[in-house]
Amino acid sequence: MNIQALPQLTIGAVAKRAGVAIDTIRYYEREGLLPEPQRRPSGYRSYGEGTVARLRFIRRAKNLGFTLEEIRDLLALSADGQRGVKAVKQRARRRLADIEARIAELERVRAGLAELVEACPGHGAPEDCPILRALGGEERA
Amino acid sequence: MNIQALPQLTIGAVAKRAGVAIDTIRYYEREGLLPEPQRRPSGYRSYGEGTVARLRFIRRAKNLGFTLEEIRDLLALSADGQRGVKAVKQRARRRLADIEARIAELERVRAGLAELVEACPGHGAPEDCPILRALGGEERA
DNA sequence: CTTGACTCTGGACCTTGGTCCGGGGTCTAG
DNA sequence: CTAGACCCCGGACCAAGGTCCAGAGTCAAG
Repeated sequence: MNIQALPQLTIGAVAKRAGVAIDTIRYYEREGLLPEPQRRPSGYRSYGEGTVARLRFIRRAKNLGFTLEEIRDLLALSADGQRGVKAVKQRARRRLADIEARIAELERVRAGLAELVEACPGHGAPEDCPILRALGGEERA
Repeated sequence: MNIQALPQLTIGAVAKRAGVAIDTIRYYEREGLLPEPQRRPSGYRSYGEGTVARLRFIRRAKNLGFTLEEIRDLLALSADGQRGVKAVKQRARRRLADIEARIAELERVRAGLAELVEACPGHGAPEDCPILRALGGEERA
């Protein structure tokens, strides 16, 4: 019930805090990853701290290989709340499954690579290094 | 020492087996992710089974969020063998570290999301669902 | 030897995820 | 009230990763 006490940020301040470019913020807004912000009478966008957190989340998710569309889906979980808490839970579960599959896949790659590193003598002839024969290209089948 | 017994595949056959488009194969060749293949007298590209495996590897790596450049690095491990087995091992180790960091990050996301799913009642008012308040956008500071 | 499917090269075109103007208002410190 | 910094919008531009021709040659079956 606080009337309007919280500190509002300009787009530039948000950009600096979140470590992204101003243009990127406007782009995310167009693409629906950020809600349309409030405006000051001048037309300037006005943000709360939450936006900074959201942008950081987007940045992390992007680094993990999620597309903006997937990220939009993740974020949409919160917007969906209006109708159907159970639907939200449902979608969150599916997202969870996606992430777990991704982890499993990476684990496989990790295990394979680790094994190779382990088995490689680190010196000597290339033929003795299993790394070189794995991931193999042509000339062997 | 087999003269030339192994079955050679056309680009179309490789594409079908690997689940990618023909154009993509040629594109990867240009970009150095695939070695230049042998040619038949007609000029047709001629591949061995190894190429199919390599393409599948690329596809998986791509799904995991690696860029083509990173994948080229991964694949280059095997090409580097000529000079410096130790360098190869070194690079493989660094790649391994990358992958482990990525897994760790995904684990964090997974844990967070799992906790939320767990804590969500699955029914009732949106305010009771922690999923909706996490990842929060505006209007809460 | 013809037909239909396949391949060749080179270049144009597309989507994603931004980035960079330019011309014009706004805001704040001096 | 003026300078310098910041913001607005719209649209051009960019890199990555492909995708899609067109025009021409090749191959396998009938």
